Amino acid sequence: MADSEGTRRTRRGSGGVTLHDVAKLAGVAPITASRALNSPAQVSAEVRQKVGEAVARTGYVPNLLAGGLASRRSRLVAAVVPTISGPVFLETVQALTESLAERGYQLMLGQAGYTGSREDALLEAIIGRRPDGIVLTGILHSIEGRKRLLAAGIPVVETWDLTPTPIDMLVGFSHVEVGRSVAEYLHRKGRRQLGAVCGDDERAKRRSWAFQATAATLGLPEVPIVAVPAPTTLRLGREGLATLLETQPAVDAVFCSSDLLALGVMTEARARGIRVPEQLAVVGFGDLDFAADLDPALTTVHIKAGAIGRQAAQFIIDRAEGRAVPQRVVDIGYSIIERTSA
Amino acid sequence: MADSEGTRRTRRGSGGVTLHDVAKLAGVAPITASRALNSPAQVSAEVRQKVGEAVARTGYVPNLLAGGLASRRSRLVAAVVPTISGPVFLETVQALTESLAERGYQLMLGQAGYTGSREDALLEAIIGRRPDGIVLTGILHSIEGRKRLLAAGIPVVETWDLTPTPIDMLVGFSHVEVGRSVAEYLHRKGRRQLGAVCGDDERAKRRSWAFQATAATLGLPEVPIVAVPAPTTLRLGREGLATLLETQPAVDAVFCSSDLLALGVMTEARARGIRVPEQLAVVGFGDLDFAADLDPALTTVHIKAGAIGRQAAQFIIDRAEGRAVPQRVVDIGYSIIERTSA
DNA sequence: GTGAAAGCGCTAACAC
DNA sequence: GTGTTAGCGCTTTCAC
Repeated sequence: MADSEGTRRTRRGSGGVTLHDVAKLAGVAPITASRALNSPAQVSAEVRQKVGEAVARTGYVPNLLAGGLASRRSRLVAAVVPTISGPVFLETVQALTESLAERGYQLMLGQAGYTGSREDALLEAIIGRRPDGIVLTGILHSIEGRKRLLAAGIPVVETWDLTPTPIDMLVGFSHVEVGRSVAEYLHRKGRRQLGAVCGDDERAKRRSWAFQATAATLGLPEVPIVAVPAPTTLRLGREGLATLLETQPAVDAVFCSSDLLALGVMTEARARGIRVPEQLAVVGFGDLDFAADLDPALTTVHIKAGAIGRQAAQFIIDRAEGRAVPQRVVDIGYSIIERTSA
Repeated sequence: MADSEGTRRTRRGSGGVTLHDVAKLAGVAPITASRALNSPAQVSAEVRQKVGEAVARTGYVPNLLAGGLASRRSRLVAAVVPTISGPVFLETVQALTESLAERGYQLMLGQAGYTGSREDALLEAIIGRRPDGIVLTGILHSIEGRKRLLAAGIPVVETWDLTPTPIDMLVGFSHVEVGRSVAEYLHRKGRRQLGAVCGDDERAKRRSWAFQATAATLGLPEVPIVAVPAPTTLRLGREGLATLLETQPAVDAVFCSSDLLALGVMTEARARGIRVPEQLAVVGFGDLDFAADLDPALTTVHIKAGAIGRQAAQFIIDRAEGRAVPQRVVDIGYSIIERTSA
């Protein structure tokens, strides 16, 4: 035991207030003060009172690093997104952050990039913090990475997809079904020459392929798909339509892999004097907040992005607090929001 | 010292690989293994080699919680934004995350809300992690909060503004100058009846007031300002223009507090048959990536949002690594990007 | 260049 | 209900 004075070598503390100080002021043992703060039901009302006062007087803020080390519960949750500027995942990240904060957890944000280049370094940084869970939005590229997460014993929630082989927990929807539904929708509306503008993203591609395949099944002509790099932008939408029209001038409906692309397609169409929806139907994906208020209003695929984030938070908190997670896969579904653009 | 077998009561470790295991495998003391990993220059090549092999063989990932506790350097940086879905700060957060990750720091994200309601709880959660720095984007509302940060001794970078009384470090620009410049710009272009649509956000309001005041100085008629709630959306822009036209039907130029509002104003104008820019000039703020590709292309105020994030990261890393920060305030400036909408 | 000891601030495990 | 003790996994301090 280190005595507080006269010792030769002792590491100087932060100088900050510690639980020790609070306990001393309250006249109890440190562990009792700890209990008063973390599980108040376990201590007497008198102790609660005295500790509360001591905290207020000292301005004590618990050191969660120390607490996490001792309890092996960091109350940190990591989220990995391709890039935060893709507006699609924003709502999910927002809901996740809020849901976690409400329960005393904090979000750590990591950007993996669309290419998977930085992924290993990112995983290492994340695992090093011993988070109570990891939320993956967008794909984790390497098999190696998946193994490491599993090996580290960290609960993992994959989102925005429905893979047949989830690492652990999953909340998403079927991209194949989305593509199919949109093709069927446009077919029902009498469109015959379909096309797609699609970001270079694995899930977006799956939607487009299903869209293409379904069109074939319905007896429609071959569907050209214009690929554009991710992340998608309005400009890429404009360029995408231009390219599409070169390939297939008779196109009368375009499925875009994001609302931003769709806005670009509509912008380009207007610039060329092509009327939407009369001559060209446009369908987006994401139902971003501007979609409803465009002119014409954008028909698009709505995903409950916030619900994905909340469910992911729930999964991780349940696991962290030792509750059984009965159902490890949640299909959140999707819906086509019919507006004027298609 | 706890022996590994036969002890009565000993807390079970995580079961994970620790530095201790690596050191044993490499045949050195733990501290030597630590040095091999963290300051390789201090150990012999032979030790580096052996430790490296041991790490590879065991799949060791350092526990940064433990490291942070011992070294009082968490390598965590907290960022506080009003809400992540406001696209304005996104690029800053993205650049910040990247710059930090490159240097081995991780970002913790907190959402304060535009109202300041959750702010205290958020600060407590942040301080509890003992981050190496805090980046504030958007205002920190309470004086109380500022004091707590200072008291905790955590380096603070305020961004997106140039306050006369920074808490600590600052990287931003003058909102007053932006408002003035835009008014002067529109005046030069021959616009005479100016108006503004402005989100309910302190900085946005300062821009609008300066815009209004400058117009008065230039001898222009009273400038109506339509206030809309934050965060701003396309819809609010449409509604904003509608309201503005009721107030002042002769308006020939609108300054919007965000590009999204500007897009809404342009959309509403088109829906009403008002030609942009002939009858109505529209100026946005933010220069989001879609601005250049709208039709007409949006004239807007460009802010080097990424540079703000990078500078903030630099500030904090310098401070964390004990380097002097010669200049604690950086004015990143702004520029009006002239396109067709005004 | 390497190591032994101590301890960062907290909580789990075990008494009483 | 409260206290004692022993660590969580790492790095600092000091010594060689």
